[in-house]
Amino acid sequence: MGARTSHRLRTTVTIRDVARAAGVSVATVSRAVNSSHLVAGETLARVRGVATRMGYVPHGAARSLVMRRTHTIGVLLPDLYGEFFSEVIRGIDLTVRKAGYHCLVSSAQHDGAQLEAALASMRGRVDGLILMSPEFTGDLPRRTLQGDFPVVLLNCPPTDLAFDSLSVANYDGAYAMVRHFIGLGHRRIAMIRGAVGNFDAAERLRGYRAALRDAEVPLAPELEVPGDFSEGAGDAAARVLLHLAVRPTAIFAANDAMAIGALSALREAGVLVPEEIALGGFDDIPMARYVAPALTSVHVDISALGARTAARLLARLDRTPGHGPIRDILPTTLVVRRSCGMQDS
Amino acid sequence: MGARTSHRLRTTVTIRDVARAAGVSVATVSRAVNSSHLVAGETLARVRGVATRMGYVPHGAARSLVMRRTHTIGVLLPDLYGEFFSEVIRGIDLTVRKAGYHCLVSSAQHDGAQLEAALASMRGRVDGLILMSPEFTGDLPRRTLQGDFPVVLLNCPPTDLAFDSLSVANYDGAYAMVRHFIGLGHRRIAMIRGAVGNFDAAERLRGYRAALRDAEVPLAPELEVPGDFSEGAGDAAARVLLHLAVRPTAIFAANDAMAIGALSALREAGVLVPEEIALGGFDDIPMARYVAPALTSVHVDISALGARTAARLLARLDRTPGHGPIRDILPTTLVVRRSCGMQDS
DNA sequence: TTGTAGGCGTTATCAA
DNA sequence: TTGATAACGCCTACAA
Repeated sequence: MGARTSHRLRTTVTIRDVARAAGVSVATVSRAVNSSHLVAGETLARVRGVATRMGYVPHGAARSLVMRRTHTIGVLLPDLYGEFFSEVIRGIDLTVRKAGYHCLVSSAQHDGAQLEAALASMRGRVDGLILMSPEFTGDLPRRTLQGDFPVVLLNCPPTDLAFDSLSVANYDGAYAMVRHFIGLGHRRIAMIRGAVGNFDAAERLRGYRAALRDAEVPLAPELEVPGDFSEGAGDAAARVLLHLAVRPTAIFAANDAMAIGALSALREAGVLVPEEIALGGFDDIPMARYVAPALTSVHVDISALGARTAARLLARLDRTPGHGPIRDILPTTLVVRRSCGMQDS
Repeated sequence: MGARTSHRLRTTVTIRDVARAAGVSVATVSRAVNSSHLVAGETLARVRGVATRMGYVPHGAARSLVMRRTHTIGVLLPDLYGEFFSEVIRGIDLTVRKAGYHCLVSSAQHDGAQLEAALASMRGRVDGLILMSPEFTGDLPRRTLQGDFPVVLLNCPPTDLAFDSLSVANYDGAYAMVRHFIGLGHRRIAMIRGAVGNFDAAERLRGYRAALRDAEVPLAPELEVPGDFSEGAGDAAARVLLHLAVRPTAIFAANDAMAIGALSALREAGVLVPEEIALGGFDDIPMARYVAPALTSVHVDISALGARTAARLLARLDRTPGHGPIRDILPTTLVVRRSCGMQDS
């Protein structure tokens, strides 16, 4: 008679406690809690009353185990966060939450071992996975990803084509920016590069070079200075460019943070933007419109990127195996402001 | 033999599959995978070999169920993200990851119903909870939080003193900033307020008023203009202040984003900062040092705040019930830059 | 050192 | 409409 459990300190109330208290079987409680239509009206009311009075909440792990559904998606991030990730997660969370899902996030260095460990730790805890890893180039450990486990790649180098993937139109965005500079008459256009080994950075550089080449502007190695996406790197890069024998007339930074760092260096050096040097960034972070002069940038709807990625994963979860991998590229738009020398109005 | 399972499509390999393949019992596999010292060296090697070859990974839900430990902590955020949350989560994730934990994040409107639903959905999925809710004023639903479920409040209004809590020294930081202005000779100091109903905002306002009162500077209602922590609000608030019959000589914005918005408005109006109006913000976001003039601000180590919160929760998870609730306030530091009129060098 | 078996809290398939 | 009961995949006494 309940003695089996009553002698121990139960800190949580289980379905059996409710069943006992309501004088029904656990099956009935389960039905009452989940699908109202399977139980008689009067019983339903009583059981539900008892359940809430006792503060009963179904145990997630137990439920996952038997239903083979966790209603959770895993989100694997690189080690370094930033405004970008914050926005992506927001888009993901908003989308999956509407479908009744949660996000299990985890960051890790994405070398093979750490990545595999992270994947392993998610087995039985998530129904699918979003992997965001702009620096990862190897192949995903297929063994750990058992069977046809749903995975969507976000902003990853396209090395593994077996999975759905989404990314930003880095190449197109960079191309449009440089093309815009060229249209304004610039020929000596510098680029502050993103982190080495980073997929976004590589694509933006490729777009920069292609635009120059297509306009028959020769590439100049000294105009491609290294950076790492931080304000400080932009600041340093701009100083390097200012010491060149022949200065550039325009600078394209691989992201807005570096553009703002560069802006600060130029201002300190007394160089007028955009009169002496035009400036453009990438990402169009909220701050871009509030610096002086307002920063021309390539707009990326980061939150939408997250939302679309999540939607793609949810689709994989619901549908039968379905189509082969889908590669999706989120378009960008050039936002022209004062820093590039155009009047915006 | 095994016909019971072999006829169905198994997409994942379980401990029984490994046991069968290795010719041992499931118990031995379990021991081999978890605690090496309980199994003979030769068996250990064989079983582990088979396990990795088959790509066996223990099922999280099953393990959680029997071990009564999920090794996951829940993080409940307000609906709106931002740089602040990104950093906090980073600090949390870094800390718990070292202890072998994951983060189950979820955002929600923190009215009673949604909050309760979010809490409920975490039952059996997390070992403890970090609740970040600067707008939440009600009491936590004690019923849903069964027993002595470990919860740490982060930046919440101190309405519920039954839980551990951490927050930023909003009052002290604001006080220091205003005190600094006063020390520079300012008497007419405006404040751009944070979002209504927000705990941080209220505390910063309180610090502002206290500093003025302590210096016997009379409060002027028209100098307290509303805001909501966004750049746009700062911009708008500054315009309001510029239209005052007697302009302030200093403006304290409740966060950096609004300060930068205000800066943009002042610049557009041709008002010199800091010569005509001094400016100060709060948070010391990375961007603060890169605007012109560089922004004086109250530095908050957000990532550390997250880390400390996580550490507190981990401590609760390991220790016996232990002490009563601990309230911890993370100190801030005033970072003086050009925007307030001091030479920084 | 290894195997057997019970149970973690649910849901789902049967009968009744 | 309701109640037994068998899984779900794993860990862990207890026995061998």
